[in-house]
Amino acid sequence: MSGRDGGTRPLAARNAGPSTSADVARLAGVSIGTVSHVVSGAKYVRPETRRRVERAINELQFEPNRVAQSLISRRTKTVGMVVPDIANPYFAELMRGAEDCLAEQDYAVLLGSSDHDPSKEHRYYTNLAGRRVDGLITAPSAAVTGADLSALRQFGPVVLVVETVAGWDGDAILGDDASAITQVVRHLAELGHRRIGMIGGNASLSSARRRESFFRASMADAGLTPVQITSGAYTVESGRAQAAVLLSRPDRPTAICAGNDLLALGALAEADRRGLRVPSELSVVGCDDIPYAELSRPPLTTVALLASEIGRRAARLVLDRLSGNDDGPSIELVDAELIVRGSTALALSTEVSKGR
Amino acid sequence: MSGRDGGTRPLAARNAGPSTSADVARLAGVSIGTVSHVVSGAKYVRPETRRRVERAINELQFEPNRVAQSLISRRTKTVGMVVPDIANPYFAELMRGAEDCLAEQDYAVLLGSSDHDPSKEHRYYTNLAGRRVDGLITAPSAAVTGADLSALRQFGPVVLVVETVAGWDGDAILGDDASAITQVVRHLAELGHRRIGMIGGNASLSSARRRESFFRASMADAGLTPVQITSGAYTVESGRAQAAVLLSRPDRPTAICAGNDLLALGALAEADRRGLRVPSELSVVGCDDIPYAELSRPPLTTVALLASEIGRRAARLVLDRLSGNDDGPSIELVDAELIVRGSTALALSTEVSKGR
DNA sequence: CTGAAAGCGCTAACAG
DNA sequence: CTGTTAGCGCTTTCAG
Repeated sequence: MSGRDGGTRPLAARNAGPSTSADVARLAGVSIGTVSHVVSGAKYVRPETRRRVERAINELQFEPNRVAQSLISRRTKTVGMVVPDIANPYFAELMRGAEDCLAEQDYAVLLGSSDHDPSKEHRYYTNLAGRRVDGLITAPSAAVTGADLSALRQFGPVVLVVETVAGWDGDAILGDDASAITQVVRHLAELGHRRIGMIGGNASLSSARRRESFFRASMADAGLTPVQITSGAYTVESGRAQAAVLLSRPDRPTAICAGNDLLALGALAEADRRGLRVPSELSVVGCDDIPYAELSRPPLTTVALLASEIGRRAARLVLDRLSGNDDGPSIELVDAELIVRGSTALALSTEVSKGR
Repeated sequence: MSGRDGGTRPLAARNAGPSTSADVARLAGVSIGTVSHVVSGAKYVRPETRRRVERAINELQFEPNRVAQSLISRRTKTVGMVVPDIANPYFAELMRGAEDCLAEQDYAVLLGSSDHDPSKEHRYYTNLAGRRVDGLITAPSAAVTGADLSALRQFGPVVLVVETVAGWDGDAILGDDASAITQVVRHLAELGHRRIGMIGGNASLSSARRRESFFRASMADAGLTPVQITSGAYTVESGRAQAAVLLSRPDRPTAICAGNDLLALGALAEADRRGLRVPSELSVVGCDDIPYAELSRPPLTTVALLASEIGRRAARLVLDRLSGNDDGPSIELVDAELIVRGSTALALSTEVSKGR
């Protein structure tokens, strides 16, 4: 590979990969230190010398080796991100938000998908530590402890996103699950729904646990008793399966509150399969507002917990820590906003529904 | 930031970030060379010495600095990936496929979203070159030339995915657009459609141009004349807009062939807005088979051009080049497979349609 | 203004 | 078996 140089490189350096500042110095007839000066844009370099060096740089296609620079500066200008699955639209959006913010400051992002596999997750963490990323943004799975994560802090700031773990006393940017679920339940209650069920994510995830407990709480506040609460994975398929159990009950719920949009999309599909009309016969509401939520038929009513915003804020926080601001741990909640679309509607009165 | 060490580190090194092999050597009472030996698992180290070193390593939470290792080995075990948008489900899947394959070999991936912005794209390329990624996988936008990309090859293998550019004579893994579009047109023709239109992506993208020209060709083969061919961006919104122009024609098409699934999803939405029933009054078919294609109502008929497979193959190819295999440029096409779902159906006979 | 020299943290020969 | 000694490519004082 490489070494396609057309003879411009000094003989001794032929076929030795990208050119170095020594190559440039030699070609320009200056010292290596001077090359460094012009590259870093120092002021005190005689214009003519600078010109010579610049010409050599172009000729050799010289691109300063950032790994060497990093070794000296002890900063890689890189942040690691590990999430359950980068192909999950929620996390893809989150990474995008972070990337945009990071790229502006010349930071690059190293990604990793953990698949909720503890050993994989751990491997990524230590790998990233070895690579000396300047910071880490992660949506940890339950199998990781606060202590594990804290150990990583010696390498740089770490901020959790979306999920927390027991014992973590550092930074985190989370969705405001309490507000989200409360709004959902209120919306459903206002539409007259009384028989409401919930389908959720795996209880090993903090967000799933939070959403479930806030569901219980706001149902109680509304004087309602959940028909049934099930849980599984945060996937369409699981949503389908969980919806199937709720919809098979004799006292079938008139509304389903899903732990996230993927689950809700699955519920929509299951309702369709059973010939149940949404929203006239069944209301379903999701959580997160992924881009595909508005594309479903009917468009999904959901509550936005903007992933890109979480990513952006996490990135900003890391950058902030990196520039020395260390005003204690910060837990930020990203606002939840109910988005009423077409998958929710007035409930048929309880009597009527019962009679059918 | 860092330095939360509890006094275990040698005095001189306090608050100096992660520990080094020198720290370990000092604590274990051996030389730095020996530390290196035990870390790299060399055989000839006296068991007792090894034990002492290992203890020190644990005590200091020592994690070998890979940037230093990279400086020596001239390999970063990192590959860069730049795609238009990592939040686009197609590219998210593609990256996931590549990541899985790369992670297995201890390679990490550095991502970048170009947004089809040439300057942003270029910035990523030179940035990645500076970081000395071992290889590059990219879906280039039109503004990049084969020469630009070739210049990068001095830094390591580069393989294009999904898109090509003029003048590129290296490796590429592309979807088999010819087969894909041909299958789509045949499918539509077999269903009796005669008035078929196409909505496509931006003509600056090679895939969009290819898909359009294969569309023209296979229509001709079927003895058909396209009603109209429009183009825009590969987005849902553009799909909506383009479908609007096709559906406003007096000789409204009975079927729309979309350049990708996002476009098709937009067409579905537009049809819905106009009260046009799919598939009875309009058939729509996409391309790519993103995960959400089967979630639309009706589920989208499309032709799979598996993104994860493209990513995986691209990764494998990079790895292959990296291990020295250099058997000329390889252009691989990933198979296209028609997936008939619910958005296509028999066309009403031309006469009938005309009469309505 | 420009050159020389000392490392950053680690590996890779070589000596002992 | 283990210690010593050069560097990898670049930045950074510190002299000329």
